[in-house]
Amino acid sequence: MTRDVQVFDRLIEAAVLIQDDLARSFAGGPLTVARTHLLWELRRLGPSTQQALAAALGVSPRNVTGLVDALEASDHVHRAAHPSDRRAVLVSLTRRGVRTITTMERERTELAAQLAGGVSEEDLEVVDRVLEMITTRLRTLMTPEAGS
Amino acid sequence: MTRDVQVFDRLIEAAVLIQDDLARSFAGGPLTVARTHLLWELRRLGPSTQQALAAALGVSPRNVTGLVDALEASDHVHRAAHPSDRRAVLVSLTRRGVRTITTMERERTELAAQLAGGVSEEDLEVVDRVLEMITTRLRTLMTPEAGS
DNA sequence: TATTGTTATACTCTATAACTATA
DNA sequence: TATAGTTATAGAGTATAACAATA
Repeated sequence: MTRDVQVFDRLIEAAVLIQDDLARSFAGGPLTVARTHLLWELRRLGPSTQQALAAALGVSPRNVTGLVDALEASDHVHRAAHPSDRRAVLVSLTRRGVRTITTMERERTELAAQLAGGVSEEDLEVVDRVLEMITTRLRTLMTPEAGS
Repeated sequence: MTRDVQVFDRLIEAAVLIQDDLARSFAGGPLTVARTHLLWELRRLGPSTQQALAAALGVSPRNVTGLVDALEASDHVHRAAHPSDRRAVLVSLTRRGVRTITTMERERTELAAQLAGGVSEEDLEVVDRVLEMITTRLRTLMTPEAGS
């Protein structure tokens, strides 16, 4: 196996493990990977319509309805009337939602530090640069109309 | 944001993109990520019982029943009587299943070459080494009983 | 006429529990 | 008594299509 394929496989393996680790940390509770992703985007965007969330998450509006239903039931977000468009709702984080994200962000920082501990700054810089190139190329490959 | 968190985020981003790319390449056909994973394990293990597949995939035996049902319907695998245990079945790849995996492996090799093209051997070696360390640490974190 | 969100329907992946046939 | 696989049931994530309210 050539080095590039080996790196590719390691990348996938690391990704799967991180996903599993994330999913496991939610297990049993009302939060799941998809719902947490919505919380994350919601904090990034600020109070948003479900259409905006659907676009940000890359899923269908119908799917967002279900995710918001669950997150509203667990008091992580709440729906409010849109001030100027009576068709739309504005989804916002509750205090509990904000607390949840803050905690997750701290855990992410701690995990990153644990995983990268002992790796030299030079090596991290190399990994960062290569991963950036890979993601850029992937995005180009996946949107052929924009890449040609 | 510190460098380690940045690398962590890039790792997740690359992983998500690769997953999306994989899922998209199956879109519309009978193959999905989970079914393809089963094919992959089946080739690695050789003809296997569903129990063995469940263990290899880390899912419930009931889940394997559904995956094998679908893969049998699309002629990627077939069930046969176990020679010595009449409770069990032996799942094997059909010719079509073998062809499918061979094609996917070639595509993986091509994608890896495309993504890593132009990256120096030294840099790839660094990335490989760091990713290996990260996956090892993740595994230790996720199995505390084995790690202490 | 277009957009927002919902109801209706369906498929996939996943799980646990109960059951049948066999070991 | 234990194991292999299935049926039964359930929940989560995802999708499209049809629909009501509003723009």
